[in-house]
Amino acid sequence: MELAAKYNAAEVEDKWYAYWLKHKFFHSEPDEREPYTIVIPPPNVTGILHMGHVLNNTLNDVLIRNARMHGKNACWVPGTDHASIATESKVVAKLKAMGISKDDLTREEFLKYAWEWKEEHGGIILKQLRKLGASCDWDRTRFTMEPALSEAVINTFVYFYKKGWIYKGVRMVNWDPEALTAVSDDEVIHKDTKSHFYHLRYYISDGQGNPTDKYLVIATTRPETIMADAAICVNPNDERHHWLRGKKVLIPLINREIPVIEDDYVEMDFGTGCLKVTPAHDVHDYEIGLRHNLEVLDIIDEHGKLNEKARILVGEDRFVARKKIVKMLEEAGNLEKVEEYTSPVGYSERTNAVIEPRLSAQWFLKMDTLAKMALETVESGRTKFIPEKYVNTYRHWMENARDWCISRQLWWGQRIPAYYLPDGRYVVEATPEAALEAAKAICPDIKKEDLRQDEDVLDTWFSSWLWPISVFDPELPGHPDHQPNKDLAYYYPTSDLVTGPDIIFFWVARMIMAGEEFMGREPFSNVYFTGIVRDKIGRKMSKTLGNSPNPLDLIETYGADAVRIGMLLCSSAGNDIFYDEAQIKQGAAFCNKIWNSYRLVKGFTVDETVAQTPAAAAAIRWFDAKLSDTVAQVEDHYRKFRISDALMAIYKLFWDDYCAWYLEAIKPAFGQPVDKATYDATLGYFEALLKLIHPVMPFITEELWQNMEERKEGETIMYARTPAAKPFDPQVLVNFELAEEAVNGARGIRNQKNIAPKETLELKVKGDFPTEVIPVIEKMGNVTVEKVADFSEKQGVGFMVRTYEMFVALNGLVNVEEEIAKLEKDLAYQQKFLAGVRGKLSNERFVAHAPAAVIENERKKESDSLSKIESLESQLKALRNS
RNA sequence: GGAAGAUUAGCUCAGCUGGUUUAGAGCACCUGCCUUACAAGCAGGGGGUCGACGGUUCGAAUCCGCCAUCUUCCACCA
Repeated sequence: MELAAKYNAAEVEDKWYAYWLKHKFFHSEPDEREPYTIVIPPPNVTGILHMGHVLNNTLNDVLIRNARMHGKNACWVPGTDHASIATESKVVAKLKAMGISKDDLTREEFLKYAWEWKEEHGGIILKQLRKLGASCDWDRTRFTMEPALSEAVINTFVYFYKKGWIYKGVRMVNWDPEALTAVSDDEVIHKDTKSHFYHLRYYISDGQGNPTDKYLVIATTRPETIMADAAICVNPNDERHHWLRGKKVLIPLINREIPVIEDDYVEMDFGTGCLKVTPAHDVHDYEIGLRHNLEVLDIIDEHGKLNEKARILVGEDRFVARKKIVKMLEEAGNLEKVEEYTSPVGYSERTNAVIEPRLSAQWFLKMDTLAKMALETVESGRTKFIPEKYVNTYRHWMENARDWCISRQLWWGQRIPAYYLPDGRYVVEATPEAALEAAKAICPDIKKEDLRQDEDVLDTWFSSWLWPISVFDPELPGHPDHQPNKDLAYYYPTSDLVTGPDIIFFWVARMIMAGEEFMGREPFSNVYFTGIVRDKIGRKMSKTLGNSPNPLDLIETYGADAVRIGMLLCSSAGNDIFYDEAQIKQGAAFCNKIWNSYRLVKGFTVDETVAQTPAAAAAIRWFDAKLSDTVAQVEDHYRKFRISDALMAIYKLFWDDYCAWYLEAIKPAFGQPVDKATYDATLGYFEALLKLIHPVMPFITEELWQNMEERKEGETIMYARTPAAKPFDPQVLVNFELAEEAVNGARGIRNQKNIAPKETLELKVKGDFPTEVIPVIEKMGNVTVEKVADFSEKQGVGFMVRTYEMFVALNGLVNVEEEIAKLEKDLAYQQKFLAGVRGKLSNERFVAHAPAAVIENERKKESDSLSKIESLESQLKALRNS
């Protein structure tokens, strides 16, 4: 079959992916082999592939393919996450575009739309992963809201409730007025935001509710909340404000009377030292309110608009109200001054809306015991973090974990299985039937229709924390006494988890908690944290910046293998990734290099009667050792999750060692055949290289592996065993390196003197140079090599290969002055170096303290240096006499 | 404000418990080549007082202290 001069990725990738699917090569079933398991970090069901996914899933795929080729039963479970807030807000937006408001729909109607949306857009991202070559076991695809997994979530809720770890409480929560739900502390991003510091006068009341002419000044960034003020608070140690003790002041505009109280919370040197206390709209104020038994007056509704309790500006959005009230305060003479001010403001991670602290009833899961268990898992090393530094972050969070607010005021998600009796009491059961039974125990006459289920759904992480368990056995979570099914027993704990450090608490920590609670052990052995993908100049990839390329376009242009290489090349473990398209081009170039080396090998004609050349024999001996050497390094890199280092080692083995040295050394002259032994070895090495690189470049390797010989239907490189490192003689590597350096020396001279590559040079070597690699030097350098006791020619260029002196005679081509100058420079350097070494050796304390091996090495440096100096001097002498 | 990590060639990074490193790699750069596998290529080449300053040591990119800069995480003063 004729091979094109350039590798065309687009042509082969779809073909082989279809082939892999057809033969279910990605599918895994428990058997007697050692399992290797990865669960995918489930992307949002309605998500679209971005560069972060490309990085993460490339790494996952490399690990899983590598394990497969090591003979393990590799299983990569794919799936998607229902992503409550993200998905619901997308559905709401779509309905809005259709002219439908969520408020006009019943829960059932809304969910119908949501499921339609999910069917339409859900799993696009999984299709996209196929383009990347991901070898997921698609038969095991899971969705966090599929019936079985939802059941698992409900069961765990009931389990923890009955254990007494889930409780309902009124808390100040982070309210997202756009998504209309509470979000957890972790989903709030604090950003420094420019605002204003308004200094407001509160006049002292005369006791009858009338203002006197005395006043105090408070500083606030939120003047629209003054109507909810419950007190003015000063520090008890602040003498400036002692005159206020026992006084009452009037809230501007509405003239409501509130007391002045004292609390240590107030910082004396911040603002004016007077704090307006608004328990309903600030976390700290709420706590002060609790201590001083203050009234809680909630004047902002769920949409962030002022309600009728505010008395003024009713129905206005909080930010509009702020502008308006400032004007009103100014007109009323209460505005003393306005300062520019930058303060941290919380934003919703999902909607970017400014978070409104809001009091509401929420469900919480106690974290103390779970956090303690999960900390131990990592501290004991049963789960390892790579890089290790994340253990610190993890520990800090675990030691300070606050109870987890698990309720969300949404419809898309698992509905909380709490059922309210008409009198407000409630029962928690997995099904309405069980709930009715439980309710009857409290209230015998109760009927099914009297029960009302809680309106809220559970936080998405409350389902994804079960992922490593529930994808295999959804029956188990919530029923830790159940025997794990066959799959769970075999695949759990999973081997490695690859994810971003941004979800270490959301997801990783909580999976560990669930794993310990329900399985009694860690959910994975290693967590490899990738960096964040940034653009060339270090900015995060984002839609708004438009600096994020579409991975599918890149795959189309350069091929999936090139994209995978490009991502891995720049992803040293634990660092952020600076994405640069140049790296993908490098990947494409590598594909092409592999392709062309195959064209060369494939183009050889074999003649069984031809004898093997000595150069080929030497090259084979060397490459055999080199391959083993590199395989051992690659294994080590994989063990340490140094994927980019593993890739680079193979890259250099393929390009520099195999193509640039090995193939050139064994390559017959144009039109000549190659002997059988060399051909077989060459093809064998090529296959070994394909296998080595297959986890990183699955497509081109399958294409070429299939092309190498007639393969049977159903054969694949995917299940070939990766080459194993064999013991080798390190001297073989050293000898070949000597040859390489000799060739480089000769080539250097050629380059310098502008001698055509076709002109054969005479290279003389002094000393006992290893004979076996001499044919390689002759072939690669286009030289004849002669071992001599002394150089007879005067005119020429000498150079050193380690301790061997070499000389190329060049009558008439040498500029004596130049050569002398060059040699003198080398000589000066050597003399300085020698002086340094001798300085060390003559230092008694060095000789006394340093280990023998180090001293021995210094002595070797000394003698090597001496012989180099000697050589340089004799060359100089010869040149000067010429 | 607290914590963790980083700082090595133009860029991205190796360099693990101090001495086989006279500081390396890939890319980029410069010079010469369309040499019948490959110009997405081949051959050759230049480039770093290892962030600053102290200390420990016979010996420091490597260990310690301090400073500077950067990144991330946590907390957050109305």
